[in-house]
Amino acid sequence: MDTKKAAKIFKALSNPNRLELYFQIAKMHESSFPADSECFVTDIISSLNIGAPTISHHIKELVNADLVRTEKKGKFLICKVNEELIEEVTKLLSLQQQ
Amino acid sequence: MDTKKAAKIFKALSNPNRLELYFQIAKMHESSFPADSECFVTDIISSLNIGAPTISHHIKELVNADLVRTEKKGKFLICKVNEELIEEVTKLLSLQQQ
DNA sequence: ATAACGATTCGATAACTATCGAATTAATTG
DNA sequence: CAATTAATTCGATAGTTATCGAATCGTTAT
Repeated sequence: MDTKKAAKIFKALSNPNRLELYFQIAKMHESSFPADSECFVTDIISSLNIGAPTISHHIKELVNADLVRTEKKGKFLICKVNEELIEEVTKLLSLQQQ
Repeated sequence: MDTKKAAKIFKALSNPNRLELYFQIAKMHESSFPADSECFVTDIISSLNIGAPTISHHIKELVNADLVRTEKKGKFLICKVNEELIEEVTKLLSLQQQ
């Protein structure tokens, strides 16, 4: 991964609300029951103290950085984290070299 | 580490030039010879395509996020990465939960 | 002492961003 | 079909930031 792409990923995680959003998506994604493992945005909105338009904006940023993948299910939106990418980033950071 | 602090760290790494700067500090820091392990800012300036004032600004940001520690040596500035902090961050990311 | 050099500070500017409310779209339910 | 609900889009705004050139400060070398 080149520096520019890495910087883009960090930028996507650089806002407290967006990072919290990412963590919640990651947490739901790891639920033990498959039926519960789908992360709907609605559930997140109520727990964060920001409006729906802002959530929508943040999700777009996470998707744009490829940290999150989304899928439409009826009128709901399902979010999943891209685990491979976060693994790449952590490797980059722990090696501390390009 | 709480979400707010983590976001601050990611913000510090979110600019391509600043991230590159951080990587160079990390790289020099890992040099095998102790005599060579001191990272002077001057060396970095020439390799990055930005002016000295901007470098100074970026270093301040890295220090402010506690990612980098500095030390004055005569008219030079020595930079070292805070390895413990980056370890904390990578753990946070790989666990994917607060 | 004076020149040169590394680094910082300052002021300005252009670009970007987080957030909001209002309006809109699309899907579901009654 | 009408009403409700989830999500998005739009326009606006206030705040932040990356970068620059010029000026300045401190240290070293001549």
